[in-house]
Amino acid sequence: MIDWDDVRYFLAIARGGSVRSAAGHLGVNHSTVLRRVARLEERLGVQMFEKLPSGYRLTAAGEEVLELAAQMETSSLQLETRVFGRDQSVRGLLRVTLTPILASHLLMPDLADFARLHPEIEMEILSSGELANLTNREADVALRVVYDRKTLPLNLHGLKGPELFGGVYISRDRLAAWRAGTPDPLRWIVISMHGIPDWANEGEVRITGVPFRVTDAAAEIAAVRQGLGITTLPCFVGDADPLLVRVPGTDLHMYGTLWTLTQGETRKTKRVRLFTEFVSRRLAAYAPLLAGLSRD
Amino acid sequence: MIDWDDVRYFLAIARGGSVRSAAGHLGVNHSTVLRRVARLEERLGVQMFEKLPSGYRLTAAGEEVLELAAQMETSSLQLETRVFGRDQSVRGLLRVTLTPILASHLLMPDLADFARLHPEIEMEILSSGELANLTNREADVALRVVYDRKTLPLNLHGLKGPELFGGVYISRDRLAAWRAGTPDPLRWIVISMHGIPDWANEGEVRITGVPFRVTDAAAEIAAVRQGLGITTLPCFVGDADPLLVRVPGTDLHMYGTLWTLTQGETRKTKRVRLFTEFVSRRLAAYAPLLAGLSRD
DNA sequence: CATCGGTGGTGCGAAAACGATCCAGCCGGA
DNA sequence: TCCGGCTGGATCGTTTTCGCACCACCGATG
Repeated sequence: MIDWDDVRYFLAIARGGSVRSAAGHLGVNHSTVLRRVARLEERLGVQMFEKLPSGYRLTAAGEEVLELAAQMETSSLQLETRVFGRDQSVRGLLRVTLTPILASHLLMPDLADFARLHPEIEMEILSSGELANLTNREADVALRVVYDRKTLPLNLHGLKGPELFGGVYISRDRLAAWRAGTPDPLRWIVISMHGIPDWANEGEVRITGVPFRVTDAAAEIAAVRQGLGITTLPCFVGDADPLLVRVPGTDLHMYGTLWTLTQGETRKTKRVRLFTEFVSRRLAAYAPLLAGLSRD
Repeated sequence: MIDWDDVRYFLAIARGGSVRSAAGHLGVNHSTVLRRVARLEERLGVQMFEKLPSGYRLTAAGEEVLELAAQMETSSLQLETRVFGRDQSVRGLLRVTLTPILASHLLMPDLADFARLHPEIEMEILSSGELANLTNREADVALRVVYDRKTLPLNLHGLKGPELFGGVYISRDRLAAWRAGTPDPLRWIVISMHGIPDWANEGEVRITGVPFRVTDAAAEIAAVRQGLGITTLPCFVGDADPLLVRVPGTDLHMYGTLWTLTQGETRKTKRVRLFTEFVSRRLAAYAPLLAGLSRD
């Protein structure tokens, strides 16, 4: 009989493409992965990977195995999810995923309040760039900005929150300098993968330089605060920053709607219900700020 | 993340009803099973068994887990089966299951011939009472006597063999003694769970004693050879035994049909094809013997 | 052409899992 | 009532597994 856990290692390699990346995802040493997949191949009597210098690539046999290994994973995840859904104790782990900008500029105080309110709940905030997969139970609750309601996965339960607006911002000092006629080039600051939104216009100011590209929102904010130029930001970020002002003559535009997403079985959990109720109350209170009405 | 192999241990306990029986099926020490299921319960945070003095009984949570654990097993078995089906080398393991009586009274010489013909095939003969489950890959080929074709599992591939007849037998000495008028009681020898078939009659002799019950076919044959009474036997058993004769005045009756059963993916294997072709040739040659025509 | 980041592979000492064994409790039959 | 067979549980020495530190190799890059 094969060791079922070896199949888990096999899956990690098949997805990661290399033994070392699989080891990273699994949180073990790469030699362990090496040994276990070798053992699995020996027991099955089939070579499932081509061992190339560039990594492990699935063979035809490996492809067939992959399909059923994924089935095993599905069952295993459902098993965990179902057990977790039975857990009605308040104490335990609660994993929340949200975009880095929501965490750092808006909700961290609220997350802290919640943690203080429920000291027995162990919280884990996943605010990395990649969106965690709720179905795979990488997180229990997701706070996401959704542009089109149709893009929401059907298997998730969504609780609609306030709408989120954005505007065009510039550093207060730089706006004054512009009005004074400083010749320094004024640039669009854009996140490489996003570009300039259709709805953005330059308003009172005029672009005089080439775009300034950054890779993440934190750098974007730092750049606009330095007076490098103008950029689009969610209102709750721009309005809250005393160094920034909206560029006169520009409009607000809807970014999307904030949704609190949970997954079937885990939604029944007391921890999850406590959190979603708490966070939706807080979000409702933030509605004017999120809509960009706080400075009207 | 849970250890997937622990789920396999969980399944074994859930089915065996106790840690020790699970350890027996898994081929490990019972303390290992104890530790691994404890670890699984700890990681899931749920008690899946009631620890009774009489054994482990599933809790409600355990019942829910069982369902998905069985799904994992199905995927795992399919995985093994699919990989095994790709294996076209002659050398390797071949597991055959048949009833003890077929093995010991008819086919063992043929199995030995096949093993001599293919020394590179490692053979395993499962002739225990319980019928091995082909779908679970406990065996690769099953030789079974089927009374009603409709009882064949649909997912198995069947190769129809000769028909099998049975008759009523008595020890040669005892028949002579009966004719001489010995007053010793003459009994029906029956296997407890079977009883006396509808079609059996006593023919020339007359029952004078209470039934003699045995639990298996080997004991039944030993009893009738000792002259305890009469019994129904497959013709290939009774006719081949020089100590036994058919009771005059009794008829033959069809027991059922011999089928060679294989399972989807494993059927493609060279080993399995070699064996099924070999054994069906041998069975065809046995057809008169099996039909009880060898003494006509 | 040296370097750096990536790959798989290999020995060795530490850590974890395992098997053997013993124990206590329960239960049914002699 | 005692005994044997069953149950789970705890302990202890041994075996297996794991993580670490290396190595060789490859390709891109400065």
